[in-house]
Amino acid sequence: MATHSHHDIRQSLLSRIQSGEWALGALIPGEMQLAEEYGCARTTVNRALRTLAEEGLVIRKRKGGTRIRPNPVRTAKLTIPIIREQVEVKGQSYRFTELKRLDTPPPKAITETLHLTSHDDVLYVETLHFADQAVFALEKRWLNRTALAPFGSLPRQSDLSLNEWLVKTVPFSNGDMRFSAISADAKTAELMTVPKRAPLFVIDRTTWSDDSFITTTKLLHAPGFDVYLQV
Amino acid sequence: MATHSHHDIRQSLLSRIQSGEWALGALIPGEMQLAEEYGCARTTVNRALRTLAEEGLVIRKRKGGTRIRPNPVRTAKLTIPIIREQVEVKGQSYRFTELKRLDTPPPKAITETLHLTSHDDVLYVETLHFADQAVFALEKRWLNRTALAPFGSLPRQSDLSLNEWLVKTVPFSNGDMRFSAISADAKTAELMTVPKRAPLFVIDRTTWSDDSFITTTKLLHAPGFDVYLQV
DNA sequence: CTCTTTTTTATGTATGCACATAATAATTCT
DNA sequence: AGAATTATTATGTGCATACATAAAAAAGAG
Repeated sequence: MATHSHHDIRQSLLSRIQSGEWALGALIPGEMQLAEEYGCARTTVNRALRTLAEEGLVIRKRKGGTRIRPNPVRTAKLTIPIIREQVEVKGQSYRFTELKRLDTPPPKAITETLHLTSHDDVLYVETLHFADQAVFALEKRWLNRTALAPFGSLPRQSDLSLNEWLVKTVPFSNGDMRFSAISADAKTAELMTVPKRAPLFVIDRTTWSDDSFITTTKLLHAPGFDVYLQV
Repeated sequence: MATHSHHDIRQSLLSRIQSGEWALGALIPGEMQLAEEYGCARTTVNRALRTLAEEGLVIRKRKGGTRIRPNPVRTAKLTIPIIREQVEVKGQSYRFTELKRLDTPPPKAITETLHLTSHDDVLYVETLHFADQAVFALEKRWLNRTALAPFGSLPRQSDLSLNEWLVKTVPFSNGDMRFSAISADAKTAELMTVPKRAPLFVIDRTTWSDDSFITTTKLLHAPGFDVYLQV
């Protein structure tokens, strides 16, 4: 076999894994042996195997060798979206309305989530996002203004949405995300102009950058919304 | 600077990106220039930049150079779970009941999703998964038995759940996934013993392996269920 | 001045080699 | 035998070099 590209070798190894040539948890031949088999340098096999490891198909250990992952892990790619783009990609027009912007002290749950101290300056913003004439999502956001100070002043109402401003201003942050489903209560249903008890898709997201907590947000999506993932 | 590891160089570049040294969309210095700056081989810088590209922080183009990704993409890792493990990890006991196992011809939507031909052998299975005494999820699954033939016979009712059998038997498959929220209709609510119109978290998943479509499943999760992602 | 062809250039990749490192296996010491 | 030490081994990484490739820029043709 004269397949001299790590890509082809990865593909070949993948096929051999999928064909069941090696059982779950089984040890596969070492890099040197595979290199000889494929007629290429060990570096090339190394790269192919490293890729497969990153993809969650094999587990590699020094001295221990490479084995097929017993509990296959498929990882899905999920991109954190800007709401405006989500709407526009469907061919609908986007607009938003800021309902509230308050300096009220945050509830205890938020204080804990954002690891706030007593002297942190916190802002609550409630925004309604529209797709054409219909409500797309209701956003409830708590911001740690102290942590955001280095990034300049927040956009004023009816400028850029906070959602978009944050993604573009504090771009490389970490965070977590939780999806769930709830039933719209009377007040929320009225705000979003959806039927009472309508099923809402909820995204809770907390964002931090380099140990300072920035924002936590709850997005209540109108019925029909979904999240799609390639696995 | 004598940082001779791709890992450290990646970290340094990451810091420089996060510090705002280069704006969103900006071109960063070439590999050769960075290699000289860090006092290492171009190969090493290449690997650091390649990693950052895989992580979605920069975009690389031949001749075009490397630039900071304009719309930062954070990718979340999501592992496809086995329902039994999801329940047991919460300290609850798991059991399941198979409600139906039918050879009825599939509806058109399923035929299209699974790319079925007229001679494919299709099975419909409906399973109720429990966490302690409460319903955890209702699973509606269509299986392409023709594609599954090479993997041996399906487990009989009240053996391993099909969910678990599939993950362990056809481990390295591709697929997609869709999350949404719906309201339980009368019949579903009764089956799941949840209130009528209760908000259900829905996971639609289709799985294929090497161009042959294997199964498509709809999981209706009882209220309280959520999906958690690290970003 | 537009369209085509050629050159340039930054990244992409393959290779041989050397050494690092972690984990296991073998050996030695008590 | 059991504990501590040393050797072995498979992967991990760095480097110099050479060539591949895509895309942009420059040059040339009409």
